[in-house]
Amino acid sequence: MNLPPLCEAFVLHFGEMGSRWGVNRTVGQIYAVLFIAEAPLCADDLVERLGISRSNVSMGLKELQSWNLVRQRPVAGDRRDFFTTPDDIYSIVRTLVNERKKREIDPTLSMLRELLMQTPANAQEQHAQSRLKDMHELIELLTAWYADIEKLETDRLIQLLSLGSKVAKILEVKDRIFALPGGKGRQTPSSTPNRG
Amino acid sequence: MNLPPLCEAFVLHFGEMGSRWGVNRTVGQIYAVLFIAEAPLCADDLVERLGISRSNVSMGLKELQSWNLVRQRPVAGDRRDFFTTPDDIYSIVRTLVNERKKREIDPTLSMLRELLMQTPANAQEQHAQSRLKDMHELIELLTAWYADIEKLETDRLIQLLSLGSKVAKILEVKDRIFALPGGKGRQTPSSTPNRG
DNA sequence: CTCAGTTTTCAGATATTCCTGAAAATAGAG
DNA sequence: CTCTATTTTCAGGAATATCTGAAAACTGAG
Repeated sequence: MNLPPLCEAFVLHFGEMGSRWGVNRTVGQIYAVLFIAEAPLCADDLVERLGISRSNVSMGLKELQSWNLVRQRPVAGDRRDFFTTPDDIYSIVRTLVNERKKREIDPTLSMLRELLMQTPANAQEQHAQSRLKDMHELIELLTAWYADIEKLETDRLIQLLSLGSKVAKILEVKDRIFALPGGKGRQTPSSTPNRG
Repeated sequence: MNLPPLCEAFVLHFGEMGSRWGVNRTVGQIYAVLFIAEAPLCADDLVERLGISRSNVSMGLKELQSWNLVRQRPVAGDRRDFFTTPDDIYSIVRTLVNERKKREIDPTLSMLRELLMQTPANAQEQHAQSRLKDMHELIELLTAWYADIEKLETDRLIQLLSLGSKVAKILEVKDRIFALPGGKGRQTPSSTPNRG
């Protein structure tokens, strides 16, 4: 591996992590090299830095592109293809989550829905269905939450994440305000006027 | 595989998913069978239902136990070991996230911190560090958020997740209330009295 | 202690995934 | 069109991961 020590350490670790997250080691390493690169790299740059075969790089890049994790950028006066990762790390995470959702969560949800539609043939299947129902509800809750959160501007997102569970305390404040004696009952937050 | 069709479909899908999340297929299947089982199962039950070797079951259970994902439950009048998954699916997810954090996120954070302490030897390393800094900050933000959220009671958690980005609107309400003209300036939510 | 039932270990067999070099395909310049 | 630079494909070899049966280790009853 032809990289400065600091870079090599990162690339090796990232490759290892990749392999625990369902991506093969080399693909993780390719991504890592692109992530920390100062400028767009071409396939041969990756061959040189990682010491792997040209065809391996080609396959790795193809996989990363299918995940929308790397972008192909033209470089003036050079026929070769150059690749980069987005500068904005938040957009990287959004992409990653969206892709995994599309490939793993969505098919799982439809599998669960399908099995929940079936009429259970016996007590065993009936009990299984009740477990699947719990799982289905939880995944729906999480994905609905994410779909909602994902729309926020990065700044608002950071603000929200920084608050963490303190939001729960704000909920209490809200409850006290909108649940005044003699009031019209509990209002949903979306019914409050919105300065957008 | 010796399971009713509905169960088998779930177990197969879950095993497949497991293999995309860094767990081997069989371990995923063992977990799936336990998850939908009506009662605690012993190793031989798993051998029969999955049609795999006794030793494979033993290794799979050992791995699941090391993740705290299955519990060993004694059954009266039976010397064999019986296994279950927790009934509460929320506690399952908490365990899963905590374990992955411990095994993957924490080591990554310390790797990043270590590399950020080093003095960059050249422009390339310097640029790499600035990228690693972004990554480190993002992971810290996310883990701090999770650490905070994780403490909530399940009910509150569900309430919070259900709100999704509507929370952002509550923030605006809060801002309007606490930023009244002539007020004492912005207060943090944690400084409000807490009923609880 | 001995013994039968049960679980764990682990070397080797099997299966899967990954990587490579060679050849084919593609694309732009002239 | 031809020629060259570049990328992609893919069969087969290399490396990993997974699975099994046999043997060892453990455990509680008697």
